[in-house]
Amino acid sequence: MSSLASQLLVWFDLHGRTNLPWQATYSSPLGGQATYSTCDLQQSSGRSPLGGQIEQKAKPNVYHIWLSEVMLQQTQVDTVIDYFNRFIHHFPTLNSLADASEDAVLAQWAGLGYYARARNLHKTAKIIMRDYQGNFPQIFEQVLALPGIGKSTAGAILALGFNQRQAILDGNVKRVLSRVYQLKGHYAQSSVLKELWRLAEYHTPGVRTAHYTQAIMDLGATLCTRTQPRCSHCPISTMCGSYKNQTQAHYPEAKPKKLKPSRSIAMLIFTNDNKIHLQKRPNKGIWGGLWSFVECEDNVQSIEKSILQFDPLAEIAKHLPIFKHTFTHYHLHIHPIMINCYSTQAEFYPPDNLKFGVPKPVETLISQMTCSADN
DNA sequence: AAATCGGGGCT
DNA sequence: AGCCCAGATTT
Repeated sequence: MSSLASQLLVWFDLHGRTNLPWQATYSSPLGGQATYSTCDLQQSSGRSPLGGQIEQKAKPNVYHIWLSEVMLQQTQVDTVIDYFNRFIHHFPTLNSLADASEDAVLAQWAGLGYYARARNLHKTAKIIMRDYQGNFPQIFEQVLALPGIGKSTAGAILALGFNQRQAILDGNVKRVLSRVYQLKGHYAQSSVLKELWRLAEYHTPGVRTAHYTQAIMDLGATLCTRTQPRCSHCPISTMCGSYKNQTQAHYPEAKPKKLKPSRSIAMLIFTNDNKIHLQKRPNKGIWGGLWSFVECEDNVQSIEKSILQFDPLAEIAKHLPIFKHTFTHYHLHIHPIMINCYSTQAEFYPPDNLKFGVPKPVETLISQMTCSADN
């Protein structure tokens, strides 16, 4: 294996993270938990020279690995932990996830963002129950074909879950390799991406692949950070071009910046007797599939038209302060309007549902409006 | 190749 | 205020 890989594995045994909720925990073989067979995993650590009381790593729960990998897409570890624990509490098994309603899944996802991830997660659970009898597929092409799983996530699942020799290329690996090789150009460019994949696959070892995969991510998360990398503690600084030339800050190259446009909308909050009207948003677009207030353009004509269309007797009760919410690609100015509504044909949900029920998605907006109104 | 899709943490 | 994060999908 490459020198980089062997050095990372040595470092991982001393400083790698082993306590994340989706990682298998160390347990005694007497505890009855399943363990790797020798053909599944070449285990080189955690063994005692004396037989019997050896500690072995428990077999990873692939459902947990998969769920965590999806949650961790563009989302930091500290943010994911609480969502992960709540999610597996509600859906302890892949089977229970497949049997749940999409709204129930989205409710557990609310606040995490990128809601297509949750819808694809649910789709994939159903596919695995139907096509693979509930067993997560172990063929790369089959994993890659599942909704919401791209090349890197497929590699991570097979490497971490089954110790297969599959490479990953997440933000950590990109940053580490960009620095080690002082790669020119931003990795939005396909040529740079291609080279990064080549390097990632070259360094991924055929033994202890799970540990290596965790190791290079841990290195990126704890030492080779975006700003102020701790090179004095780095196990591969001797083979790092950026360390040699002290050019760490230049890699990876900064992404060319783009200006974010601004948009404005009104959110119509129809209330009646302490109940709030919500409607399900289309899967396409922002907050896809979540429950939300009625949205329309923020001008008098559109607002009046939307109100009358919903209930001819409705009247505006209060204009709440406009607040700004920024997405990855634009600023959104939201104008919340409280409206007294008398229609009985509307779909109302008691406020309790906002906390405990399906339409959780709105909670984010509510808290923001409350926050904004207090200012 | 570029746009779309979030929310939170860090500087 | 800007950038980034265990990216994938669509256009």
